[in-house]
Order: sequence, then structure tokens, then C-alpha cells
Amino acid sequence: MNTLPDTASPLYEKVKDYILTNIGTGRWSKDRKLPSENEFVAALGVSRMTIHRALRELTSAGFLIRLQGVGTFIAPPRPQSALIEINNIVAEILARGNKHRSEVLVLEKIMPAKELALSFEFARRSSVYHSVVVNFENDLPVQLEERFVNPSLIPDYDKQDFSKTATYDYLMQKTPVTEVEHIISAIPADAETARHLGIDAGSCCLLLNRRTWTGAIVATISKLTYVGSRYSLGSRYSPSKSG
Amino acid sequence: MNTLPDTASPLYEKVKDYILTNIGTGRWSKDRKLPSENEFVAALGVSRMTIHRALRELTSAGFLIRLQGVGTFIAPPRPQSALIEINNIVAEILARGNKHRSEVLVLEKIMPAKELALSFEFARRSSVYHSVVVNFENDLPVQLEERFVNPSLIPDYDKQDFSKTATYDYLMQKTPVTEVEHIISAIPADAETARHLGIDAGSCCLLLNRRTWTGAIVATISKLTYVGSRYSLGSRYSPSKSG
DNA sequence: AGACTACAAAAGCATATACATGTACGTATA
DNA sequence: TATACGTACATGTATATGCTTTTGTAGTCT
Repeated sequence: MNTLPDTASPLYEKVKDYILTNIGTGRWSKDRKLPSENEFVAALGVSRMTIHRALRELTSAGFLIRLQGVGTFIAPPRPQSALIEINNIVAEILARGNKHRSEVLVLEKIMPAKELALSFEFARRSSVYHSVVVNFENDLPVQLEERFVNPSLIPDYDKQDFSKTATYDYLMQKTPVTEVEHIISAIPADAETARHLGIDAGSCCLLLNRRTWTGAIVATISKLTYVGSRYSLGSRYSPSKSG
Repeated sequence: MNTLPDTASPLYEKVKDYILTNIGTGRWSKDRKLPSENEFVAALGVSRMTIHRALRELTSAGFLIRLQGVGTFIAPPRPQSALIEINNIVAEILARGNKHRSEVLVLEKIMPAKELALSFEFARRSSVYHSVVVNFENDLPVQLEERFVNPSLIPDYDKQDFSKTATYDYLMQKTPVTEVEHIISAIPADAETARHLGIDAGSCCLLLNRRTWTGAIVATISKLTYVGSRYSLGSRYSPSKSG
């Protein structure tokens, strides 16, 4: 019985729409196994190759996961692109099999200075959360993380225990990132930074300034300082595998 | 006559590699019309549907442009993604309305050291091009650019005048980039680097190590050193607009 | 109990065929 | 001369068919 949309588009596009709609509206629950190709054939009255094309394109677009011999499943919310994930330092440390620990130096609500308020693109003055955390890899400090967070998007930021949950994980869970800006530079460590990171003042550090948006609203502004000799940012990117 | 690569991958992938290689090596000139699907069928002994899939995927990845009833053409070099474009320093300098100038320090063909040959993933020893260029913004050195280039993809690299054409522009024009790897770190300048960049030894520099691929072949390996106090890498990215 | 085997299910690959749609171009006709 | 038409060719879509590869499972043998 054919329930495909009645638009002027190729059949495989209709099938894609049909599937995406069923996922989007939640009619197919998140962890459910989708019908097999042959079941789709029976249900929609369309040839298997056409079903296959629709499923393949949805898979390469990241909406589905397919396992040969097993079935087709709805993909979990996407893991961020290479450009974004460079910030989840905790995951990186754990992935290397090392021990992670963090110390929360500051967690407060403040009125932003003029320049900071400007970066948040606030229409009128408003307070923001402010946190400073040091991240350790095997008890060696590798990153000093200073964040400013928009309370209108993440209201309970200052109630969290960031020695247990990484700020990154908490933020990713709370609000979807629709846009990211990165500015990377190399700077000598100032006295305070050097003290927190246990290095000499003037040592080379990698400074990553980051702003994230949720829709049109600036969600977070972060200043991440890495010890140059202990850290580097890597990414690998394939245009052909995502376009 | 079948000239497809002899790898253990599906046929349509081999066809894609075959086409990318022919584009990459310049065997098919930039503005040329590619063979029609049926001509590919005759030339490679592969069914039209398989050819079609290869061409369709290369088109959606941005390498080709197809016009129904007309033919298939090589796409103009793409406006790179945020992650890739951070390397076109010349364009950046000009975009800021500043003057650009470059000095070519080295341009030669060498036998790579063991480690470098390894990075190129060479099956057997083969020579590579080597260039070192300093880029100036308003007569102030901002970047030291050392590149190693695979001659099998870019055969005339050492015949170019890189004080006139930027190495980046030349490479982008000569071969499509299918994959990029970046490793960014902060390091103190060594004596020689410091001399070339007109800074004190030990000053903070941003080091960008970059590898690019064309198909399965490593095309270039670059080591870009930026003066920390005079430069930072920026990017802005919207996951939702490309995934 | 554990290991091996056989089979079934599901996705993946490749092909042949047919028709649809769009473009280019030459030729006939008003 | 300009329009209309026919033909050739190119890409796009849809289907049917047959095979391979991977994975899970149910039996079976030791």
C-alpha cells in the first residue's frame, strides 16, 4: 500500500522524504530497527534498487546506519565534524588511555565587561556565567579553559560540578550548536596562565578562541589555552565523504 | 581495455579513483568534456549503471558537473571549506588590502629522508619536490612555508616561478584535494626559522602541518610556520549547512 | 560446555534493459 | 529568413535479476 508523498520528484526522493518524516515525527522510535529493503519493497510497491538508493543516500548523509547482514538503524545525533570535536579534550585524553582530572578554579555569574558583552552580541546588558577550569592529563596540566556562557540558553550552568562532568559534555547535551567560530593563535604564557599550567612564563601556548551559536544567539565564548609542548590540535577531513 | 586500479575495492570506487587520477595528473585538461557514460562503458568494460554511480558520486562530492543532454565536465576548483581555506595566505593578505610579496629560498628535487618517505606512503623510494618560501605582508615576514610535493601528481612543480604564482594557487589548480590532514601546534622558533621570519629565536610560532591527498595518493606535505604575534588562523563553520 | 557447521537474513555490488528528459544540430517548410 | 520538426546523443530514473559478503542463529558433533 503506497503512502509516498505526492510531489513532483523522483521516486527515490519520495522514499527519502517518507523515511525522514517517519524519523522526524518520532513515529519510528530512536533505537528501532528499520524495515529491511525487501520489507520496504512490499510495503511501498517500489523496486529494491530504488529503496536501496534512498537508504544509501540517507546513510551517507548521516541519518542512518546500516550493517550488512544485520539491518538499518536510525543514527544517533551526529558526532560533530572534525572542526568541532577538537574541543572535547576529555574524550581525547581518555581515548589515549590516559587519566583525566580537572580542577574548577572559578564558577560564577558576572556582569560582562563591555568588550565581552559585544562578543555576545547582546542587545542590552545581561549577566553571564563564567568558569575557569584546568584539565590534567596524567596529573600534568595541559589545558586552561575559560568559558563565558549565555544564561538564557543554559540556565543552570553554575549549579554543575565540573570536576565530574566536563563543561564540554554538559554544554553539548544542553544545547545544539548550529555554528562555530574558531580563532587559533600562538602566544607566550602570561604569569597567571603559566602558574596554572605549571610552565614558565613566556612559554609557547596554543590559544583557541571559540564562539558557538544556537540559532542566532551566541551560546558560549571560550578561551582555551594549551601548553604548546604538550598538545597539538589535529583534524582530518574528506570533502568527498560528506558532501 | 581495462586500466582500472587493482585494489580490493568495489568497481565503482575503482572507476572513481581512475577518474580522479586522470583529473589529478592533468591527463584530462581542465575545460575538457569527459567521455560520455557509454564511452566509459566501451573504454573500461564496465556496465553503464556502474559508471553512472561513480560519476554521480563524484558530482555530488563536487568534483564534476553534469548537464543532462550535454555532458560531464571537470568542476572548477572549489571554494574550500572553512578548514581548508585557512591556508591561502596570499588571498588573506590581499583581502585585508595589504601588499603581498614572497621570496623563494629553495626549489629543488630531492630524495626524501626515511621519515618523509613514510609520510608520503611511498611503496618504493622516489624523489619529491621541495620548496621553501617566505611570505611577506607589507614587507613584514609572516609565514615560512616548506612544502614537499609528489612529482607523480604535479610533474612541473620545480619549473614554476613562485615569487609570482602562490604555491597554494598552483597546487589547487593542478590537482583536486580529496582529503586533508592538519596538525596545529605552538612552538618556539628555532634559529633558522627565526632568521627567515625576522624574529628572535624562541619566539612563539604557530606551526601548521598539513598533508593533502588526491584519491589514495599523498599529494603534498607542508609545514607552515606563522609568526605568533603577527598571525592567527580563523574559521567559522555551520554544521547544518553542509552535512 | 564448547566448537564447528549449515543455513537464513540483510545489505552490498554489478549488470541488462527500458524509458524519460534535456540539448544540439541539421533539414524541411512556411 | 525564421520556425518547426526529426534525429542523435547525453544524462536521469526505474526495474528485474543474480550474485557476494557479512552477520546472526540454530543444530550438531565432540
